[in-house]
Amino acid sequence: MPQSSAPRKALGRPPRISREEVIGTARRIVTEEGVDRLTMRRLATEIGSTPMALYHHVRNKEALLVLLLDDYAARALRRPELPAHPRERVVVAAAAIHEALAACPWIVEVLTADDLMSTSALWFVEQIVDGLVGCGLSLEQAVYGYRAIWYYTAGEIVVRTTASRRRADDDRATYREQVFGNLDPDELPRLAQVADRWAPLTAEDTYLDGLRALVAGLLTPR
Amino acid sequence: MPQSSAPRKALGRPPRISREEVIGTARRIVTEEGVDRLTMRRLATEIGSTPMALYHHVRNKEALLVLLLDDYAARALRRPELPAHPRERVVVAAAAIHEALAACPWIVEVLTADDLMSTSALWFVEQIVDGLVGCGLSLEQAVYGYRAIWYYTAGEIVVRTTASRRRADDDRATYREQVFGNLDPDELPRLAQVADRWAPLTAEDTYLDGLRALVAGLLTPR
DNA sequence: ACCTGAACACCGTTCAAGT
DNA sequence: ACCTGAACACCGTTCAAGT
Repeated sequence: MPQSSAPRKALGRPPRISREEVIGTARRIVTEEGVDRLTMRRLATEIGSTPMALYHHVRNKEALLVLLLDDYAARALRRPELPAHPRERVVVAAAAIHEALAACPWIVEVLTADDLMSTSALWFVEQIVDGLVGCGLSLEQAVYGYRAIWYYTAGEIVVRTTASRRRADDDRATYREQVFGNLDPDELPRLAQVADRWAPLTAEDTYLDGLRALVAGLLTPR
Repeated sequence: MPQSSAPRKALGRPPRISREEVIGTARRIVTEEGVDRLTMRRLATEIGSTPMALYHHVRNKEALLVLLLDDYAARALRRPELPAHPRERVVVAAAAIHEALAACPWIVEVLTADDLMSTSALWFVEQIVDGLVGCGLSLEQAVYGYRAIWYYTAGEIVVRTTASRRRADDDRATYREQVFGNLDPDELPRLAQVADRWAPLTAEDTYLDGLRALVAGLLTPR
């Protein structure tokens, strides 16, 4: 593995490109043009090199995407001030993760390629787990609770991102309208009842309400 | 659009392949070998035709994947017996959707390419919304509640599927172990405390517990 | 040690032509 | 109306060789 950053004796040819340059250029492409415009070939020409030179600095494309996620987490995850009440601490920590991810639509592909986050995110996980323990959960229950919060958060990001991508595609939007316009009120009465309000209702950002409900539910003994 | 299935006058050349054959063959490839082995070219040769013939029956590859999701939903979503209590009805309907999706790992790519589900799933959505209304929520709150349940469910599927894919990749597994082995107990005391139990704890299936917590939270006025 | 060139084995999709 | 062949404009990755 040549991808260590530890200083070593200057043997052989001096490097022309660095891993940092690879990641930095990849970050620019991805933020400016979207993740599916990032290809190894495109990245290489952008750097002024050849595709194969990249493989000396990152293992392959998937590894590059994970590095990009770590890089983003290190930059975007700014630790918020934490409230004193442990339940609020859980909410604030989760909302901070959510906010950072929501600002970054390309993250979805990487979330599904790897799963959750880099070492920079561990501090947030710690706050959530500790907050849940502070509310009276056992350590084990707190880990399960953190998982549920992460599922909810990741799901919200994935669903909302793809929904907003779909909005660009008129075909499917009108198809959905058609389905909701022709609902049989005998078979699906509630949906027929909200049919005309469905689009605006589901477009609303209710992440925080759902998060509070989930946290409250996790803390209520059943 | 030639992709209607309504009977019409026999004009021109009789079709050699049908949309059903395209979808059926695609389904076989996807279930036997995974979604990324499904390519238009592969599908064409499997059918004994050419790539371009497919474009007469489906608009493009993304549309094919959405058709595949609808096809799967129509087959796999069997309506469960619903309990009398509305809260339990919500849980049972959500769990049924979850179970069908969980049995189908390739679904993740399509969930993120389109979002939620086909007309076959509307019955389940109806049960969830109606159950929440039956518990005392307003129709509006019930729609928000359904969204939260869908985020949680979709997130669980996405995270768990990618986690089990990653398990095949030793590199990242050992990387994670290393991170959790070297946690600083002063900075991240809770995580250090569960470090050695992290892998088994997060591997456990706690979907239903989280779902019950979420539903309970949605029904508790705040 | 680091980089290059050429090649391998693919993709999705369009266009113009055939039956 | 339905299908084909050839082409366009790409991919990620490997291998052998160069400096």
